[in-house]
Amino acid sequence: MKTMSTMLKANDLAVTAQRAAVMEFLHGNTDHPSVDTIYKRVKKRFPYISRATVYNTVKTLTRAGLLQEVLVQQDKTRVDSNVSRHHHFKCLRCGRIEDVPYDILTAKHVGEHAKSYHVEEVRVVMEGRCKQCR
Amino acid sequence: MKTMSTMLKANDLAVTAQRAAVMEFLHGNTDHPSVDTIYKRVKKRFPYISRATVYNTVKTLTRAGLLQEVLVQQDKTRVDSNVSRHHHFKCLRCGRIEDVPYDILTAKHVGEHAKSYHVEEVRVVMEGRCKQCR
DNA sequence: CATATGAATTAGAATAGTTCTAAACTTAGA
DNA sequence: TCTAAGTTTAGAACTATTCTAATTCATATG
Ligand SMILES: [Mn+2]
Ligand SMILES: [Mn+2]
Ligand SMILES: [Zn+2]
Ligand SMILES: [Zn+2]
Repeated sequence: MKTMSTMLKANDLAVTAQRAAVMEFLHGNTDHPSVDTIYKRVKKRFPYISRATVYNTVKTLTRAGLLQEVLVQQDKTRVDSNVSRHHHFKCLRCGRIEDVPYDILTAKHVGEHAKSYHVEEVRVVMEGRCKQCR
Repeated sequence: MKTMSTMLKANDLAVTAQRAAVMEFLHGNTDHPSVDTIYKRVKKRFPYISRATVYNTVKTLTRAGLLQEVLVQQDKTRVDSNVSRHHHFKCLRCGRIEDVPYDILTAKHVGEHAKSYHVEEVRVVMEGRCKQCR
């Protein structure tokens, strides 16, 4: 609970139990969970939490740079607690989304290939089979 | 109307006026329109078309490889009548989505960098400012 | 050309994900 | 401790999409 409140304070956000619980669940989680997954999970320890609070919290923390949203094909939003720049690998068989290091392909790198574009960000989604699904 | 019915027949799909109208609107269109945009546009010349038909048509034509869907951050689906492999550039200012040639970054190319992944497809979304927005 | 059969279309209902609302409650600061 | 601003809540509202079941249409066959 210490780190969470420190991070919230550092971003001028009120420290609330709900925010801390959401952050705690997400901390170190590499699953890219949906809002509903977060909601159901946090609800176990926090029975009165509202879905709206989870949505609000995700939005607030995202604006503060403490979370990001994964670029995925139209379905529900997937939340990413890894806010370092990185890419994603989506398994075409099991649907799992894995992190891929950014240096595999940086915006600079891409910008060199794509000289006619003014590239500030590059988001790469690789698709294939994950190790378990080969 | 000739080309459209030929393409439908080649894919064992019944030739209907609605399908042809959707295909005609999309043909040569580089805007990546939403289903609702297609619906409203086609409705002008075809007042009784149903939204469900547009959804059905987009799904059917996508399965047949005559259309694809653009990878975008959670909002409505964007339809792409350019089914060659290519990437996209999204303007962070005006939101426009432009096509980017595939050879700038192929799956093979990316696979060489990312040796530990079994990459079959790669989808790249570059972000920055388009020419009009610089 | 007439007919039959399966496929496609339609309007509207249903569903899913997300945002909004307004009242009640909490936090943080004076 | 008091206050003002910010947060939480349940549920309504909204938006995109899918489903339903009745109707219409396209195509194959005679
Ligand atoms: Mn990630
Ligand atoms: Mn495109
Ligand atoms: Zn897998
Ligand atoms: Zn622009």
